[in-house]
Amino acid sequence: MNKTESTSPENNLFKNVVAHAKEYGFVFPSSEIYDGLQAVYDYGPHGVELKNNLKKVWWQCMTQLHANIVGLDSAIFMHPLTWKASGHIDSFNDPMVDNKDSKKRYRADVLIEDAAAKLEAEGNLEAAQSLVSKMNELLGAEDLKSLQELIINERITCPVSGTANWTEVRQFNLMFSTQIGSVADDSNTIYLRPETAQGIFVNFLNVQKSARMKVPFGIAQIGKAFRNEIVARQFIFRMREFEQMEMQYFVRPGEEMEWYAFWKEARMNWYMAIGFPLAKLKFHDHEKLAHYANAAVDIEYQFPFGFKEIEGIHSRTDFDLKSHQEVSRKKMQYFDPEVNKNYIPYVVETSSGSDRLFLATLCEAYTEEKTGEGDQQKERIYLKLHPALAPIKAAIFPLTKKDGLPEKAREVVKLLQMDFPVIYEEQGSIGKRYTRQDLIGTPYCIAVDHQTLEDNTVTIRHRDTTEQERVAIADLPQKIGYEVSFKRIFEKLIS
RNA sequence: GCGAAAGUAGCUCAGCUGGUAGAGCACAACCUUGCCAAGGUUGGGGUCGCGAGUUCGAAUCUCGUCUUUCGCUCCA
Repeated sequence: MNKTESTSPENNLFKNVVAHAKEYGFVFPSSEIYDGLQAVYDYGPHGVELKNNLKKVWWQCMTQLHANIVGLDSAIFMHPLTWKASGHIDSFNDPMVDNKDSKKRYRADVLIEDAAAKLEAEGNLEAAQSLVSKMNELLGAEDLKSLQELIINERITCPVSGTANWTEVRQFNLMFSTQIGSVADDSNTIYLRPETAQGIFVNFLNVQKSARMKVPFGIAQIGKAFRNEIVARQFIFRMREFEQMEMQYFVRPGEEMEWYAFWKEARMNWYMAIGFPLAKLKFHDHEKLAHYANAAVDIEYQFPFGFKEIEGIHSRTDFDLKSHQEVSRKKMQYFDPEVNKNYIPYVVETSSGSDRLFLATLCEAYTEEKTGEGDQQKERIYLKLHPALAPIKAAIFPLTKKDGLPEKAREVVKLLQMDFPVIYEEQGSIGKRYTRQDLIGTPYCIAVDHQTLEDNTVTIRHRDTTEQERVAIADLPQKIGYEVSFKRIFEKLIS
């Protein structure tokens, strides 16, 4: 993004979405009365409904539509050795250094490695190796001061400014830590999990044995994770406290690429089933793979601020289970009766962020439409949410406050509220009430008028078209119930 | 963390060179009306992000701070 884009229509659209989210009770800044807390947000009355619906449809598609995927809800606190085994303690600690002239920030180790690569290219193999080994020694000893001296003594310069005017090297730990128990020494330091996946890996055998699962099988989990991001931006896109929806699929070694391809396609289809157009989605292959992966791809959604990741699909090999086996010294093997062999399964992971999915859903649903012509032209704003995702499924209005219409309308409320969330509203003109529902994405508005008293029919007004149809009250639960259920999404996935 | 901009009612904003706050919309009550943001009457709501300084007096000037937005950086 560049400066001209800060005032672009896409950017204004995003601003409008953010403002809309706050005004209509979807997302509030955390502890706002104290000026908020950077990159932390709360979900309001409509936000929590939408988010719960998204989580529920993910959960049901994973666990209900796949007989071999079961759920788990593991704790946020985990034994500290978990993070040693997962590699987070080593790779989540980045030594950073700033160049004072160019104001650029670099990872100190990357900077030194680049310098070593340059020496090597110049044929100075010995110097390169010596530099890297010195660096590793200092990193291992966590001697940041000497690391800075090394950078300065080796005359490593900033690629942008060309100077060696460096700040001191600082450690950024991306994991939040806290103490368990009363003594604040190191042995009691525990971390808030930076990903939910490890809760699944450490429970691999518990789940496999108790639920009698056979490879291939999956474990699904929705839960909070925490990362102390240096810079967290773009509303709820990058938060320090966020929620993941993860599924770890355990497969036979050697079959991981087939399953990787399977889940790539399955996950993309899921996004389309819940209402995202194909044109706004794309795969983005990772060129640089993480320490645990042998293949990785992101599913990206075209946010108003560009294509950004909403889900990662990774072939994690046996890295995690093997590592836990080594650190815990507990066998992480599975006996496969079909091939009559013991092995550590390979893992294919689908990892998506509820908050990012929420934001993408809101961006996709937010619609500004011009209606009418000339002087009569008006702007209509509504949320084009999939009916199954909408916070409120139907609003029931008496046309007037008199003639027994409110009483009749409340009967309709009673009939429907057992099946799905509805609201009753008699305040303001009918047009205004329609508009209020448009703004929060309610798909159906049911009006009780004088004809209702005669023949027990009402009008259903459809959000996207604003068209009305007259139906019998008795038919409402079935007619609307199907539309607002997950069935339509399931049918798309299964067909 | 660095650089830039912004912060006045729930929202959008006005408030000119300092003289202790306004509008529209929204909200609540009542009246009138009754199918796409209707009209009328009345009402609630702001120590002008926070703190300090200058001044007889600060929303307005100065500094600090917090938050947000944009750019850089980071993002397994």
